[in-house]
Amino acid sequence: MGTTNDTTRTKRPTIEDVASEAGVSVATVSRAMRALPNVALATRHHVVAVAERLGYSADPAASRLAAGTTRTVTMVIPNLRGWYFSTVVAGAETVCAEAGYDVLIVGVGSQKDLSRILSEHYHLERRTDGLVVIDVVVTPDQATSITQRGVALASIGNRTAGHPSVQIDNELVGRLAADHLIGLGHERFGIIGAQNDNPLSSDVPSLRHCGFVGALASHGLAFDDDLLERGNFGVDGGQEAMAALLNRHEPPTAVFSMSDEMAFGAIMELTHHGLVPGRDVSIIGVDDHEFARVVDLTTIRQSVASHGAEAARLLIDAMQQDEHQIITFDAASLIPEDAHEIVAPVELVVRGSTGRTGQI
Amino acid sequence: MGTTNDTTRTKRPTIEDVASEAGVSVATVSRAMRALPNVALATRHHVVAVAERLGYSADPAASRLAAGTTRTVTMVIPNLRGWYFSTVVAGAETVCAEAGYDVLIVGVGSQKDLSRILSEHYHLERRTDGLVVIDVVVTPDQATSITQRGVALASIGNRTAGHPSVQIDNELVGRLAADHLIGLGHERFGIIGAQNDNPLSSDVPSLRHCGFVGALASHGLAFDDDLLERGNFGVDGGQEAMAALLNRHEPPTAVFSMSDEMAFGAIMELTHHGLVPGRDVSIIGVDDHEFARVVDLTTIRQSVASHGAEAARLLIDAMQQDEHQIITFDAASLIPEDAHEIVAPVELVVRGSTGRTGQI
DNA sequence: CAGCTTTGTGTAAGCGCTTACACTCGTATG
DNA sequence: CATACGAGTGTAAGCGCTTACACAAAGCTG
Repeated sequence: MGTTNDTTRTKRPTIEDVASEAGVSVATVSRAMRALPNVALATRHHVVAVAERLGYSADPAASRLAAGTTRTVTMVIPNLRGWYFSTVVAGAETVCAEAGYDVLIVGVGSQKDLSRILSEHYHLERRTDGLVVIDVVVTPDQATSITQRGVALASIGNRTAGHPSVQIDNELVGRLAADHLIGLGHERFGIIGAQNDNPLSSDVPSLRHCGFVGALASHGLAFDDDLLERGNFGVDGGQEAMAALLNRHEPPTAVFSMSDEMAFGAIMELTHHGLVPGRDVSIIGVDDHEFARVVDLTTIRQSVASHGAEAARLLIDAMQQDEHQIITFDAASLIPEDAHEIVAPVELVVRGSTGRTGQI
Repeated sequence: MGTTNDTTRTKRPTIEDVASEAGVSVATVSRAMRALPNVALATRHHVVAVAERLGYSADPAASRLAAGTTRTVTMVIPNLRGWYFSTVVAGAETVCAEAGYDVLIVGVGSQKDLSRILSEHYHLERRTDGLVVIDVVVTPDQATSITQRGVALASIGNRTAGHPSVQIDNELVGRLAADHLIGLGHERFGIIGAQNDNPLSSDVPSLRHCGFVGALASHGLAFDDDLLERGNFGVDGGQEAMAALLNRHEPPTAVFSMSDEMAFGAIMELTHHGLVPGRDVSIIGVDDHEFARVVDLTTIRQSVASHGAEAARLLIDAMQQDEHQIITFDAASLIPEDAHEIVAPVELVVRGSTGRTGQI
């Protein structure tokens, strides 16, 4: 393999070529190229220059084999096509690339996929240094197994005990939504939530639900459980849910949709019924999707891309800490045992889809 | 590295462990695990069973180093956050994963990034077997350099001579849009196009432009160059462009937006002016973005996810052909020199954003 | 100035695979 | 029945790095 090809391929230079060309040993080249200490500055410059001239760069496979480290992070993604996921990945990719890590993506279609990926040897061992899981619940067992394989872990959208994570306060999300709608005078509320039967996803929906209902309660308002509709997290789900809500003999005047994408569907459905969002029915979403502006949707903003970036940052820190931990072993006591768990801010963004009640 | 960690890590089994446990040589294990010929069926079953029991799987770094092949494809993506790109990647990822390839992603922010990635050793050599570039123009020089490094190449959205590609007929897109609008009786047209000064992107916009104008011409209609507005491919760009068009003293009655996302912006702008899409001004987009339905946008559909899948398929085929080419060398004559270039279908999807002229 | 660090460099032993080549058997061949 | 052959297996030489260890030279100490 790698010997014959239509176009002639010149043999790529190895570390030995650089060493002999530079008049030093391979060890020195190796150290110089990685900017390790214990190389005279002059030597380093010289070696790097020679490497540059020869067009040398270390073979990653060889480095990985020898060093036992892959400089690769893997992103585990339920659904790359969704806005949320691709935005998170984009945020993380930038950080990883800057830090010199390769970014591998693996899609998980089902719960089965997920446990396969997290438990099977194939995807983890010797293939990646760290895992970023997005909106996926990692069981303690799985987390342990991951750690035992020497792989770091960071989660987005959920907490995994003992590992860094970035998430938002989902109860707060619910409260903010409720407070806003209450402030506008509404009294009869609907909720468009996500199907909770998907064990891939966490209890995010129920937290938001709790926050929402709790805020109502603290204003002396009750939530009619009959006005909770569940669907998939996308446009379709929202549309169907809203259709169902409108079918009630006493429909809500304000609706909390747990994602902007569902809210878009809901708005579509309202429009089909000749209803105007923000006048006839108020609707509020979550995310501040890039199209929320387009349809003038009031929403609870979360800064998804930076979630990705922060998680990547935490993961990389953890991995590099691992490295040091081995060298300066007794410094381990200095390293806090509790992982960094970031709770990212959320923010109400008021647009036209919510308004005072009884405007008609 | 990789020796000490808070949680005890059991030494992972190597091929030698499997070999001695199974009572065969490492060579046999290696062959058996990869289902190579020249291994007795019974032996293979036995070895695989032992490997399974021991929890063995080959260290990718070692395999890569020894075999010189990475089983990795790299996706080069201008902007992961865009719907188009993430959808393409999702389509490709599925196919790659099924074929047992790892999927690496690298984002390119600028033209400079791109040429760095395509020319520097770092990203290519020994790191990946194949490259899928999305909506990026690869110069012949770059293509040659990629090939010489032994890396396969497939492009989406553009042709790269001598390499497999998946694209659509962009002139046809323009024609379909024009024909539809002409059929509705329009005579004064606007175009919302993409900034062409971005050399990352191809001449897709100009092709669509040509197709559109050409179709007008063949109906005896002229395009007023003053009604061409350019912006970025996103919502903002579309909004600004539409604003500009509405400012003309004789605005168009029908607008061809080169992407749905721009069309969304355009619709937003129309709405702000109290104009109703499809009644006051007709607008047609390109893509059939998942939200086109939501805003009832007429569009030219392309099946983005399958573009990704097909490109991945072609790339993998090419890489596997390369492998064989080395073994059965004289069969090379059988292999067609011309690469597979797929022109994927497009389709007009009529919704409410386009309508007969003069409905007011 | 003897002895001890420190600093910079080299030597060589792996890392865990793949694969060319050698070898040992049955079995088909003349 | 000697011979050739193919199928199945083993031996061992790499693949191109990293890094423990050894060592030489130079800079301190008292």
